[in-house]
Amino acid sequence: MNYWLIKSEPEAFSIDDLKAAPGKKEHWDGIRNYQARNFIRDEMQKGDLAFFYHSNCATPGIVGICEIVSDAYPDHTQFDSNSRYFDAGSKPDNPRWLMRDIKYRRKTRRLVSLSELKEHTAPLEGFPLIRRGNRLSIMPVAPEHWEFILALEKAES
DNA sequence: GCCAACGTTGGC
DNA sequence: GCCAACGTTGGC
Repeated sequence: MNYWLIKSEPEAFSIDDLKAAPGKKEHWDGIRNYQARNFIRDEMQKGDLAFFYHSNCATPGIVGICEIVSDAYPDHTQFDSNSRYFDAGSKPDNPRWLMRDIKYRRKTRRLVSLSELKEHTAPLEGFPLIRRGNRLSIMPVAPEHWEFILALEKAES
């Protein structure tokens, strides 16, 4: 059982989109970064929980929690020449990019913003999200960091 | 295999 | 919209 944080641009796919999806479930496609791919392929497990993070928006931060509900399988958009995620170098018999399905669990009681998380550098030491220049779209969350952020959510902002 | 150029991410 | 940080590409 591992914890994760996954980023999504709300204009492309928000926590509300996930909640509104059939079965509150959606495949999480478009990952085109090898480090992120390796997390998906090697370290994620069905049943893992993830913070759903809104990036590239007015107030970036954690907005919800979802569950990983599938094994890794090929991301079909890599073979679709009309997709912005098309990868001509990836072959169907050896797909380069993988994805998993995620399921809505709940929204957090409030937006736990990046700026708020950055106020807690000591308890969140080592958390990649608050490291300078971090661009990973998926990252592991240490159990103690997961618990700390849940406690932060319950506290008043 | 080095590294400059380029493209992308994502906070601000 | 700007730009710092970082990953990838491709010439050599």
